[in-house]
Amino acid sequence: MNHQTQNAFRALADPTRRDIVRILAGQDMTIAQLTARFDMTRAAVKKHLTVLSDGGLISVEARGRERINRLEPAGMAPVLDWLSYFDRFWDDRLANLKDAIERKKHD
Amino acid sequence: MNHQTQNAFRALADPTRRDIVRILAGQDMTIAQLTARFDMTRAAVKKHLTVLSDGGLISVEARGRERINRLEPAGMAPVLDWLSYFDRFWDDRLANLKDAIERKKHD
DNA sequence: TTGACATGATACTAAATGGTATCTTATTAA
DNA sequence: TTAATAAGATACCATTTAGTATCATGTCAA
Repeated sequence: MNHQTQNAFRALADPTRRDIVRILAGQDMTIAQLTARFDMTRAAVKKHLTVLSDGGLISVEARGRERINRLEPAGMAPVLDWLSYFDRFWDDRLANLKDAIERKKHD
Repeated sequence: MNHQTQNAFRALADPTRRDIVRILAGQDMTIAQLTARFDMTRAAVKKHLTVLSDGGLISVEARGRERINRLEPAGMAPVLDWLSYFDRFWDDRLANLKDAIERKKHD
């Protein structure tokens, strides 16, 4: 249904792209700089960057002949929103688990 | 690197699987019950359940000829862990954004 | 202005993915 | 016991995906 959510989750589904996100969290980088960190061609890295951009997770700033890739915190929002839908569920379950353990102790 | 993280992210990358997770958050279900909620065959749903199971997001309990599919909160941990790595980054950026907005106000 | 450099774009390939149809197995109920 | 039901297993198909190689374009610097 929600494109942004789908694109963001899809962007995070690949290990190389998650690595890119981690690297960009430390420092903005050009494609060439990122490519130096991986064992694949620049074209492949560029494709991953396109998927990350589609997911709203990065933005690109043209600077002369370079393109600076920057992490875009706002892009993570749909993912966090989707996950937060379950916060109470996880909490409830974990609470139930804790209760069960407590009850067992006092048997 | 980490298989569990990869399998969990991959499991969440498909919209049908995310829907299944939401449905199972409300109620445990058999494959047949889940299939009734989607416009696809039981075999397709079963495949999605296998992926979710690989991701540790659900568990299956055999009960007679039925298989009860149940959400497994612990399976979400690798995802939340990975995301929490960035908590400070998001916070910093958002804080910076807020500061920038504040500064603009007072120009 | 010309060569080197950073990137864009396209065509291609192998493998993974999401789906179907169909057959088999196990369990329940009449 | 036999028919119906729930699920497992497998083979097959179309599309997407992740990668490559290669060529084109724009920009910087000597």
